[in-house]
Amino acid sequence: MRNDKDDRRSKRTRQSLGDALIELMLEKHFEEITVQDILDRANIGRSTFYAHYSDKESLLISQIEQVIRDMKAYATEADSTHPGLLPSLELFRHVKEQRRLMQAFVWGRGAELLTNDFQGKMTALIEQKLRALIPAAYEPSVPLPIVAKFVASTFLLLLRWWFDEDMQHTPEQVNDMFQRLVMPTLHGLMMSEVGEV
Amino acid sequence: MRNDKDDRRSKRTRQSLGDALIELMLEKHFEEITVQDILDRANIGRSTFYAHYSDKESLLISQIEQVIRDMKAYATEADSTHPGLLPSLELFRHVKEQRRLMQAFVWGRGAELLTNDFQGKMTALIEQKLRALIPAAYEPSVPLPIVAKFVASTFLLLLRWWFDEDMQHTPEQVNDMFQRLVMPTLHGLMMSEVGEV
Amino acid sequence: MRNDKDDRRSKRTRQSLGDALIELMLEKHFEEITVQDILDRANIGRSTFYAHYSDKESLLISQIEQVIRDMKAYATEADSTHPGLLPSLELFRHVKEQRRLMQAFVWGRGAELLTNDFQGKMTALIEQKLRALIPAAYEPSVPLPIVAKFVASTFLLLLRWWFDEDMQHTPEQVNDMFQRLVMPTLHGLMMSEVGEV
Amino acid sequence: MRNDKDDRRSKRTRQSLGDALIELMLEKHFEEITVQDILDRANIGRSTFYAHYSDKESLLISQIEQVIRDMKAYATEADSTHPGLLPSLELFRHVKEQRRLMQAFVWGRGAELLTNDFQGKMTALIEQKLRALIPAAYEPSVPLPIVAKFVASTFLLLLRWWFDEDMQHTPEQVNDMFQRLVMPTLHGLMMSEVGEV
DNA sequence: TCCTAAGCGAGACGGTACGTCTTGTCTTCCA
DNA sequence: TGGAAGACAAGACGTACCGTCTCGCTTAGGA
Repeated sequence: MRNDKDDRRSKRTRQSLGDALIELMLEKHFEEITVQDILDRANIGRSTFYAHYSDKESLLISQIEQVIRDMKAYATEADSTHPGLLPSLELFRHVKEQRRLMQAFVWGRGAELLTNDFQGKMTALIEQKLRALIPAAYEPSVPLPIVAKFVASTFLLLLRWWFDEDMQHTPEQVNDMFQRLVMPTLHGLMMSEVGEV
Repeated sequence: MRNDKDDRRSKRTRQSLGDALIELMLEKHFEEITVQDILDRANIGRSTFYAHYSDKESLLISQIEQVIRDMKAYATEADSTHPGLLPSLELFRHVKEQRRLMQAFVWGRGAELLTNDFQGKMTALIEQKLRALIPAAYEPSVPLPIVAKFVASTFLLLLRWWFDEDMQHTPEQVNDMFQRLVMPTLHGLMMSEVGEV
Repeated sequence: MRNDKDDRRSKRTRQSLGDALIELMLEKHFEEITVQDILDRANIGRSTFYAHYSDKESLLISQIEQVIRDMKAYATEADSTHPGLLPSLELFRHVKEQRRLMQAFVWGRGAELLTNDFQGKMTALIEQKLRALIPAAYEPSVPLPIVAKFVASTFLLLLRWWFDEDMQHTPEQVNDMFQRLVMPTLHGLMMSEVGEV
Repeated sequence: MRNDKDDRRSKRTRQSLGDALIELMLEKHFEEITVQDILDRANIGRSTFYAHYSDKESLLISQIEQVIRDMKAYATEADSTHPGLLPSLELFRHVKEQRRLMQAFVWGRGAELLTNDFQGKMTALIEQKLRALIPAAYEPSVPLPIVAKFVASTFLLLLRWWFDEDMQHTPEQVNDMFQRLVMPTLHGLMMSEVGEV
C-alpha cells in the first residue's frame, strides 16, 4: 500500500541522490562520474537508485529540471513586478546567488543538457512573451521562433562566459551587456518600442 | 624504415576511419557508436586504430578539424573577393553543398564539439576581423571577445535551425536572417559603419 | 501479549509457506525459486516470511523434516508389528501414497538435502538396529557406520530410480530389488541370520 | 585469424581459471565462491572469463570432466592388465595420489555434481562391463542399470567416507570394504562366478 | 466499548553478485 | 615491418535477489 511514509522516504532518497550528483559535478565532469560514485556519496543502494532513475543521465535531467523550475518561479515572480520580455537582471542575480549549484551545470554533459533543455524552455517562454508584445497582424522579417532562440542563446552565452570569468562581474554589468547585444536587434525587427527586455 | 608508401597507407587508413565515422554518424548518435562499429565499417584492425587516434573522440575531432579547415579555406577565398566581417552567405552556400557531411555534426556529441571547437575557432576569426575594423583607441561597451562569441553563436544557431527544418530555405534567406539578427547590434556597438558583415 | 490466536495465525502462515514451496518445487528446481515467488504464491508479506524462517533453505529443511517425521512415525508403527532392520516395504508403500509430496524432493537441491538430511537420519536409525541385532563382542569386517550408510544409500538409490521411472513398479517389486541388493551383503557380513531387513 | 598462439593463450587462461577454482574450493564451498573471487585469484578479466565459460557452474563442470577423463584413462590402462568389473583398487590408489584435487569435489555443489555427472558416467561403464560378463540370455532378477547404479553409488559412498575420515585408511583397506559390500550381492544376482570386481 | 499489543501485508531500502558491454593494451602472424 | 586479428585486463553498467527495515492495518483478548 502506497502511503505518506513511502513518499517521504522516496523524497529523501531522491534528495540525497541529487545532492550527491551536484557535489560530484563540482569535482569532475559528469561523464566520468560513475553510478557507484553517486551511490557511495549518497549512501544509497544500487537497486534503490534504479528504482528511482533509469540511469545517471535521468538523474541529471531531473536536477536540471529542478533548476529550471526554480528559475521559472523566480522569473515569474520578478515579472509580476516589472513586466517585460525577460526579467534578465533578476535572473542574473538569482544565478549569482545559486552560484555553487549553477557551477555544476556549465561543464561537459551538464552544459549540453542545459543548452538543450534549458534553452528550449527559455525559448518557449520568450516566444510567448514576444507574441504578446507585437501586433497580431505584424509579420516580422525573421520568424519568431528564431528570434526567441536568438535571445535565449545570447542569454546562455553570457551566462557561460560569466562563469568562465569566475563571476568577477556584477549581475548588473552582465545584464547591461545582454541588453546591448539583444536590444538593437529586437528594435530593428519589431519596428516598435518593446521597452525593457 | 618510414617511407612514402607507408605514408600513403597511413593516409588511406585515416581516410577509411574518417569515412566510416561519418557514415555511422548519419545513422546514429556519436555516443552510441562503438570503436568496434568503426573498425568493422572501415575494415581496420583494433590496434591500427589506436596507432592513429587515441580514442574515437579524437577521430571525431580530426574530422571536425577537417571540416573547419575546408570552411576556413573557402571563407578566405571568398573573403579576398568581397572583404567583410564574415563571408556568411558563401559559408551558408558551402554548407548546403556539403549537406551530407554536415548532417553528421548537428546531432548529439557532434553538435557539442561543433559548438566548442568550431565556435571557438570561428570566434577567434571574427574577433580578429573586428579588431581590424574598429579604431584601435575605441573601447566598445561590450568586450570584443563576447561580441565575437555572439556572432559565432548566432551563426551556428541559424545553421542548426536550418538543418532542423530540412534545409528548405535557400542560403540567401538564411543569410538574410543572420544579417538582420546581427547587424543592428554591431552597428549599435561600433557607432560606425562596418558595412556588409 | 502472546496468545492462542497468534499461535493459530502463525501456524496458518507457516502452512501457507510450506504449501507454496512444495507447489513451486513441482514446477521448477529449488534453486530457481525466489523468495518472492513463494511470497506471491502464499500471499505472505516479505517481513512475515523472515519472521518465521531465516531463508528459503530453512523453509525447505523444515518441510523435509516434516516428511522425515512422518516417515519415522510410520516406520515406527510398522516396526512394532513386524520388527526388523528396516520396514522397507511399508516405507515404499508410504512413499507411493505421498507421491506428489515426495516428487518435490527428488530434484536438484531438494534431492541433495534429502541425501544429506534424510540419509543421515536413516543411517542413524539403521545403525542402531544393526547394533541390536549382532552380538556385542562381534567385530564385523566392515565398520557398522559404513554398513548403515550402505543400506540407506541403496534405499534412496532405489527410491530415486523409482521416481525416474514414473513409479510404474509396485512397492513390492521395488522392495524385492532392495532386498536382493542388500541382503546378500548383510548375510555375508554378519555371518548370521538377521532375518527380514 | 584464429591461430596457434591464440589457442595457447586460451589454454593458459582456462588453466588459470581452473586452478583458481580448485584452490578456492579447498577454502570454501562452491556456492559461496563468486566469479570475482575466481577472477582475482586467476588474474583474469571478467569478460575473458565469460568468453570461455557461460558461468562458474560450467567452469566447475569442465574441471569435473577433466577429473573424470583422468580417472577413465587411468582405469582403462589398469583394466588392460587386470581385466574385471572395475579396477577399484587402482582407482582408490589414484584418488589417494590426487588427494588435494579430489578434496575439492567432496563438498557442497561439487559433491552433488560429482554424484550426478561422475556417478552417471561410472554407471555407464559398469553396466557395459556387466553386460559383457553375463550370458546374453540370462535375465537377472534386478535390472542391470540398477545394479550398475548400486555399484557406483557404493563406490562413491566409500570415497566420501574415506575423505571424511581424513584418508587415514590405505587404498587396500577401502577397496577391501568395497569388495565386501558389493561382491556378495553380485554373486547372488549373477548366480555365476564374475571374479574379482 | 475502547484499548492495546501482536501478527501481518506491503514494499522501500542497502547491499552483493551477476552477466553484458566497451575500452585501450598487448601479442602474434601475415603480406 | 606495419597492419589485421583478436585475446585480454579492467571496470561500469543495469538487473535480480537477498535480508532488513519501517510503516499502517487488522484482530481479538483485557480494561
